[in-house]
Amino acid sequence: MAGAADSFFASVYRAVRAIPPGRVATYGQLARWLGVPRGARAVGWALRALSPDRSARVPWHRVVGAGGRIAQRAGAGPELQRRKLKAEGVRFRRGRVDLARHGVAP
DNA sequence: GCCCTGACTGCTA
DNA sequence: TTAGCAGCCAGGG
Repeated sequence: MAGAADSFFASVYRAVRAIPPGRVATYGQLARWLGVPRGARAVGWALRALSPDRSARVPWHRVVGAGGRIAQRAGAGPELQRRKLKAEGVRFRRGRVDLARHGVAP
């Protein structure tokens, strides 16, 4: 995907945009796509640095923590993300996303 | 070039 | 199930 020419951030945004509607991916999964299986934090850092204008363009709500849990991010509450996912048809199990059903890589 | 922070992850109690 | 600890990666001051 995005070569080293682009910043790590660009790679993250690109990976997030590659997530098809109605599906979700975990930070670790995205990190792995970028070639950094242990760069989950780096992915979170990239999304945190995501500008408001960019957030409207990147489906950040499709990015969840391990096990499909909603990460405790700053700003918008977990309800917003959960609400957006529900709008796409994503089902929740005890407050967690069913990765076995909506996961990008089951 | 060094130190700190952070939307994470996995294991153990 | 929830809570706490340690480790890895990247960016900013």
